[in-house]
Amino acid sequence: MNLLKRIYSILLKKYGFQGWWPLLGCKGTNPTKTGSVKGYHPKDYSYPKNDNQRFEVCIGAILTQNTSWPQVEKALLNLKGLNALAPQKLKKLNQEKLKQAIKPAGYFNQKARKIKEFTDFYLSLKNRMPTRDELLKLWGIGPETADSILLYAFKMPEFVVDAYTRRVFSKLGFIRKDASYEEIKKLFEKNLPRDSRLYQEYHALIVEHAKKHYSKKPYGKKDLLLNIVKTKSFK
DNA sequence: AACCAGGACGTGA
DNA sequence: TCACGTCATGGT
Repeated sequence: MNLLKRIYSILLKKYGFQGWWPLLGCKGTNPTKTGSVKGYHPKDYSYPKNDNQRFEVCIGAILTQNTSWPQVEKALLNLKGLNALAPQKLKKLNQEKLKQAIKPAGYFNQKARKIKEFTDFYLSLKNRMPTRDELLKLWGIGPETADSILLYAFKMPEFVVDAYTRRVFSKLGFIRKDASYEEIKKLFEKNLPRDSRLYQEYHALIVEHAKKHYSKKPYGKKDLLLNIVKTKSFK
């Protein structure tokens, strides 16, 4: 078994199925995870179940840019309270109210514009799947947000790379600290079966693991995984 | 009381 | 390309 898959197995055994992406209306929980534990649905890959949930994932992906999930949850709840957490409804919401609603998630001026432009794009799709290039052309949608949307909203096998991924796997010796997004993405996709469920879990597990050991410096201080991977018997 | 959070864009080398 | 400043609220 290849190394990236073995690391996945170790993380899975340690933290269990994560059940990403969290959804407001989902009753599930994940008690082992850090931060908010609501809205997760471990081992249930049927989410998002409908168009509104799919849209909610997209908006959450934009809101969580450089922001912790509990803050995003507040913003999403505000939108829900305004009955605006649906593409047609959000389109009708005026920009100032949108800004107020998403304030807890920070960068509200930028994010309001991003959400606005994304919503117009989303509506233009009319049940069609977006392509990665289309998403990347939108203002405010970079590689990570695009891949999050494709993987978690549309269940397409696009591996999501975030700051934690780079931090953990450069520490583990798989990549350089300054490796590009696409470079890291390809490393995972080349060494793993093209399976959206696997990609979903793996990314979530990396985040969970990194929150515990790679949030404050020095990174990887008490990371047991680091010890395992660095031993000679590994690989 | 700094530092960080599930980034992306605009700018100048 | 690429490094760096900017965007903003709220946890710890």
